[in-house]
Amino acid sequence: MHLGLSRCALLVGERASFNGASALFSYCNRTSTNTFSTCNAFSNRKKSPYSSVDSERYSKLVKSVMTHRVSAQTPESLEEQDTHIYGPVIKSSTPNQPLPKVPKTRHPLLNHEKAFAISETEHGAAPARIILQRGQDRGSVPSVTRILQQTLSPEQQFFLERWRKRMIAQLGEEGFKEYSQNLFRQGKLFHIAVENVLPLKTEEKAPEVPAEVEGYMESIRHVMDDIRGVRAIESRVLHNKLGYLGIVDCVALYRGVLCVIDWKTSERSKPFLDNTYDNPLQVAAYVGALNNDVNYNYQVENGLIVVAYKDGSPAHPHLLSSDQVLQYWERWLVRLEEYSEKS
DNA sequence: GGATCCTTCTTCTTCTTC
Repeated sequence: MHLGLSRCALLVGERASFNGASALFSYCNRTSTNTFSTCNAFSNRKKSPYSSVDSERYSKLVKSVMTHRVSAQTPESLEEQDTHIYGPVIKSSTPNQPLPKVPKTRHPLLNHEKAFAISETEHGAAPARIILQRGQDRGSVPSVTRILQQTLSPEQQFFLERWRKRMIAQLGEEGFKEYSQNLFRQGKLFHIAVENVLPLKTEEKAPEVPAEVEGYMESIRHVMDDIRGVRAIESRVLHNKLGYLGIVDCVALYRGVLCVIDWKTSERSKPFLDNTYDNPLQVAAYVGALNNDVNYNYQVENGLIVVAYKDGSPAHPHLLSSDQVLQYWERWLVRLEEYSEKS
């Protein structure tokens, strides 16, 4: 206790003197072009009131406070107390950096039997729209979203659950249900609106969009200006070796780069790729599936995630380089393996 | 007609003050 008080007093003293010095310094800088002459104030400043203190008389007190060991606390005794209060320290199995998981089997992302389609060759050709046949392979071929959903990390599950509980506390069970359904509805309407606009030539008049998604469409306008040569819209992709399927939102040239494009709506701003959670894995999964689907006679090595905002503020387009897609492909393969091990 | 599928979203710090 004594030690605590004296340390506190010392700290206050230090801070006070520091503030005094810095205040004086800034005063010097503000008031004079000749800093040195004004700062001579240091040398002829007023006598400190402490100079009148009988330092001899108090020196013993100061000495005793500074040297006497009041507390019996040692690192060992503190650790003992902590163990008693909080339980023993459990050392993490991955203390420094968590090792990135590596797929057991590395499947190629690209297909050497296919060519890259870089140019806008199929000009005028209608974009592919391979419809998902509901009946076929039911149950045996899992989808990309299903696999990602079922292999969320414990950390992801924790944060999602925490968010859900907080929202229910705010909105109530019914209110939360309504809120979620509304998010889904907006996402769906937005996708439909984009699909209607995409295949149009520039001179064609865009169809009416529901008022609810006008903001989102305004948000992606600057991105749409950079999109050409649409090859596929809402089209099924099936990886014929790995056995999973999905539906790509769009395949088109973005600034001349052929991409698998995923449109997203979001309430929160997502200016960085990291903000999009598993979305890059989803895109990489689609890229791999498309490259290994006989219905598409070309292959793709880039991805694009476009995050649109309801208030019409500019969408964030996240272009994935071929290296990035390859990295996320590896992570997707890990998730795919986790899924097959589970089921 | 009913059920099912794919997808649509949700997380990463949290709260007070001007």
